[in-house]
Amino acid sequence: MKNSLSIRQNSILQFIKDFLNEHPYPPTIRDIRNGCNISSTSVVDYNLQILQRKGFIQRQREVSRGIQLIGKSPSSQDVLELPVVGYIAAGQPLHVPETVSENTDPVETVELPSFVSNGKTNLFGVRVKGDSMVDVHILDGDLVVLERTRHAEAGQMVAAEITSENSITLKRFYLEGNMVRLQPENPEHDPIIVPAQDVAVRGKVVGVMRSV
Amino acid sequence: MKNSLSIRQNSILQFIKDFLNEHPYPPTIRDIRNGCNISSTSVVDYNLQILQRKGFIQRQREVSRGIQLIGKSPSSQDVLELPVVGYIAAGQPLHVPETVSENTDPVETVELPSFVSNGKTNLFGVRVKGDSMVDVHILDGDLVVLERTRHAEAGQMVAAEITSENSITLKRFYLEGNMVRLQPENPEHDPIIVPAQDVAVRGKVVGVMRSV
DNA sequence: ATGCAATTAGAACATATGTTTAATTGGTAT
DNA sequence: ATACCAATTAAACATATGTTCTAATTGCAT
Repeated sequence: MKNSLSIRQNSILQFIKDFLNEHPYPPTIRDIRNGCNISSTSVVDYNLQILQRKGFIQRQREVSRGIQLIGKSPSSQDVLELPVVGYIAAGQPLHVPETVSENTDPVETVELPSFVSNGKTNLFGVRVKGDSMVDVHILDGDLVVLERTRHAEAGQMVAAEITSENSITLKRFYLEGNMVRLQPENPEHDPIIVPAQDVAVRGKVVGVMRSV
Repeated sequence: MKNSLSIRQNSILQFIKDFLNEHPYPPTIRDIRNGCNISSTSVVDYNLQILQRKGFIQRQREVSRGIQLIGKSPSSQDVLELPVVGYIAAGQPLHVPETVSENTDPVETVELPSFVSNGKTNLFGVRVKGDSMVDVHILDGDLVVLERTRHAEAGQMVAAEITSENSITLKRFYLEGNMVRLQPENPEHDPIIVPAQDVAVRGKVVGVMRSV
C-alpha cells in the first residue's frame, strides 16, 4: 500500500513524463486533466498531493507549472551543455576559445551526462576526424570531451598543440627535462619529441562519446 | 546591428539561462522583470519579441512560462534518461528487463545526449566490466548504449546471449544458415560459432560513453 | 445493509501571468 | 526645430492556472 500507486496516479505520473519529453516546461493541472481524461482539476490536485507525499514529484505552491519529477535529473539542472568547438585531427589546426562567451553565435552543443563531466564545468568538446587516434580507442566521429587546462600530469591524454608546426593532436603527455614526449599507445607508432616551449597543452581528455 | 543584442537583451537572455539552471521550469515575464530590474512587463515582452525574431528563444503564445532557449537542448526535453541495467562481461549473466517499469525502484540512470540516442527511445545501457571488448574499442568501465531488439543485421555489434552457456557478450553478429557467428574484430581472436537457437539477441550497440 | 475512508465531481474563487494600449523619453536624421 | 524611430513606462485588461469548498460517489470492511 505504501509504495504502490493507483492506476490514476500511475497515469498522471506517466503523463507528466511524456509531457516533459514533448515540451520545454512542465504541464499545468488542466493539461494533466485533459491528458488523463479526468473530469475535474480538483481530482488532479488530490492525486498530485498523494504523488508528492509518496515522493514521486515535488510541487511549488502557487507557481504555474510548479511540478517536477524527482528521482531523476531535475530537468536541465544536472546536464551540462558542452560546446563543441570543432574538429581535431593530426595536422589540423583547432581553435579553442578561452572562455565560452554567452551570446556568441550558435556553436554546436551536446548534453553532457554528469557521469562524464564529474562536476567539472570548464569543459569543451571536439569531434575526431580521421583514424589517427584508433590506437587509444578513439575513433573517427567520436566526440572527445576535454577539460580546459594548460598543465598536464605525466601520462595524461591531452590535446597538445605543437606550435612550431601549427598542428594539434591527442596523445599521452610526458615532460622529460626540457623536452616533451607525446606518446601514442600503439607501440608501432613512434613518439613525438619536441622542445617544451614548442608545445602548448590545450586540454586534457575527460571523456569520449560515440554514436555508432 | 543584426546579430548584436542590446545590454538589456543580453541581460534577459542570461537571466533565462540562469533561471533554467535553478528551476525545473522557465521563468515568467514577471520573473524576468524582477530579475533584470526592469520596470514594466511590457518592456520584457518587447525585448522577448526581439530575442525571438533574432532566433535566440522560442515563445508559446498565451502559455505561462512558454519560453524556451533554442540552439541548446530545451531543458530536459531532449535528454533521455537512460536506465543502466547492469554490467556486461564475457561469461557474466546480464538481466535485461523487457520493459522499463515506470514506478520501479531506482536503477542508475544517466542523461543520454540526443546525438547518441538519435530519436530512439527503446534504449538501455550496460557498464562494461573487463577488457574483453578492447578489440572493438570498448574499454573497461565504458558505458555501452544498446537498442532493445531481438533481431540484428549482419555485421552489427550486438549484445548476444548464448543460452546454452548462460553467458552474454558484445560481438559482431552474422547469421549463416542455422548457425550464428559472433565475430570479434581482432583477427587474433577466434569467432564464436553456435547454433542459432542457442543465441538470443538482446540489443544492438548504438553508442559508447567513456569517462577517463 | 451500514458506516467510514478514499475518491470523484462540479463549481466558484483567487491569483499568477500573458497581452495590449496609450503616453513618454531619448536619440538621430532631415 | 521638426519628424521619426527605438526604447521605455505605467496601467489596465484578458486569460491561464492554482486553490478551495461542498456534495456526490465509490470502494471496502464490518
